[in-house]
Amino acid sequence: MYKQLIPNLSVDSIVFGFDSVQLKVLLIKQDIIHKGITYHDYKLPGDIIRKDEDIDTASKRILKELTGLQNIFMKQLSAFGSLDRLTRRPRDLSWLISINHPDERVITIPYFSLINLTQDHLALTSKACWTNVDNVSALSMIFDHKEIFEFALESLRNELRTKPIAFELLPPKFSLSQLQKVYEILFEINLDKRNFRKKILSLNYIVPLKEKETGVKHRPALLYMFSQDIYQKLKTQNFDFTI
Amino acid sequence: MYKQLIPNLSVDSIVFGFDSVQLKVLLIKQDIIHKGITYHDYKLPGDIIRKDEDIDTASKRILKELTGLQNIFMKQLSAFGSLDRLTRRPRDLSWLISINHPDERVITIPYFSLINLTQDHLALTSKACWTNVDNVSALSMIFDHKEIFEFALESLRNELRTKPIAFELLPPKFSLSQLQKVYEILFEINLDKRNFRKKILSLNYIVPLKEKETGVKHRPALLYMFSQDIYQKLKTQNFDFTI
DNA sequence: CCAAAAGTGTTAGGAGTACACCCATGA
DNA sequence: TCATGGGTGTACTCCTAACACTTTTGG
Repeated sequence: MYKQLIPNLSVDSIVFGFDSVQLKVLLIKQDIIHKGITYHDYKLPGDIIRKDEDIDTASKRILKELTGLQNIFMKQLSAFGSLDRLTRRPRDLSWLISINHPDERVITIPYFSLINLTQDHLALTSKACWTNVDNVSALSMIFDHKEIFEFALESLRNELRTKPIAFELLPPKFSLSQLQKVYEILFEINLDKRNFRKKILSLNYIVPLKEKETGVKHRPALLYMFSQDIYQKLKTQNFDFTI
Repeated sequence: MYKQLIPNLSVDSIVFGFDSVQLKVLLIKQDIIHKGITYHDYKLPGDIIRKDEDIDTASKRILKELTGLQNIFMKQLSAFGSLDRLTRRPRDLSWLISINHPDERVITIPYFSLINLTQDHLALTSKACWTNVDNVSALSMIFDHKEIFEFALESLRNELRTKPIAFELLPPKFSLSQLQKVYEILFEINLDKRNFRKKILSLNYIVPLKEKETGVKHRPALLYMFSQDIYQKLKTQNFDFTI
């Protein structure tokens, strides 16, 4: 079984989904039986890496197997490799034995992904569920997966603060109010609508379309798109440090 | 020989050193004989990870073995794991065979480190050399090590722009002019002395000492230190996004 | 006293912030 | 016609950027 795998190396995905109201994360339910007691634990979707796939490919494969999603935003985070990460809790060890996991330590490489949840292409397996990120702290997770989740959430916020990726949480065509909501919800702040629009429009790489929202019972918003093209051209190092 | 190692996993170090004039990087000379011709190649210091050490420990061990340095700034970058990374050049393959490297692919985890080069604690091995980062592009490096180096340099600049780490390239007590030079040299810009000092002093976590430079033939500068303590206390999320 | 780098204030322009009302649509 | 969120402008404040001379030290 493990002949074509690298037994010491896995990838884990932290898939963040945004539904205009909450930030959610994709978790897998994992019941663990230990000393006769059943524990309802959660884990991140992940898998051991195959010998014949590179690590980005492995991460894409797992995400596709789980959600059917392809070609979505994905960023590698730094690896988690402490010696005892699989065996800190006795019940995790029981579970590893029950699935015949080889007695090897595993270093994992986490990837975070961003998707919009109001789109309809989510064919989840029965054990996968979307969980509000605010509720994760109350769950019990195997191994160091809660630590990895928290690191990923912090990394997501860092990226959001400095890179144009907020729209990866939105449909390809989005309104400025939707975009504002991403920042408001992820940073738990309120932003002034007029100032926000001024700032975004001054960037020039978020471009208005000739299209409006449909099916809303109020004045429909103009839709915008992110232009990678214009962004790359404008990224002329306006040096600025904020340490 | 490989019994206690994880054959598919290595760490590589990108050690940046600053001498007040240039940014340098620590490279290892590696001659490779291929089809009767000797090539003078370079590589990054690195090693396969042992089964009984976690990845941060591995990186620290290698750095200590090479430079005698301990307790210096170190940050993990994201892994490099394409399938063909060791075998893109025929001569790299020849070299792997000559050192009896097992026929396994290797995923590497890079770490970058920062040190000050005017200090004297550098007991380098004979094959290690400090190279001006501007000269690296002209060198030939094994595997994907040039790519890793460039990624590390870009990451260093990103970190410098957003985190208080510039003084990791300086002695513990430094003058504001030295600090300014770090930014000027790493970003290839000129900064206004008065504005720079105003900005740095307004941060409050770079604190003046009661000590001055010695042994200079001009007016001696007041020395400063970075206070991790004050920094942590002040880091009260002043939200600000610059995408 | 000369050379070299340290240290210091002010002003003008631009960016960020605070703030309130009319508009377009569906029900 | 009502409810809902979309869309807009201005004034004030604060931060940033530009700019030149005096001070301290060693030789």
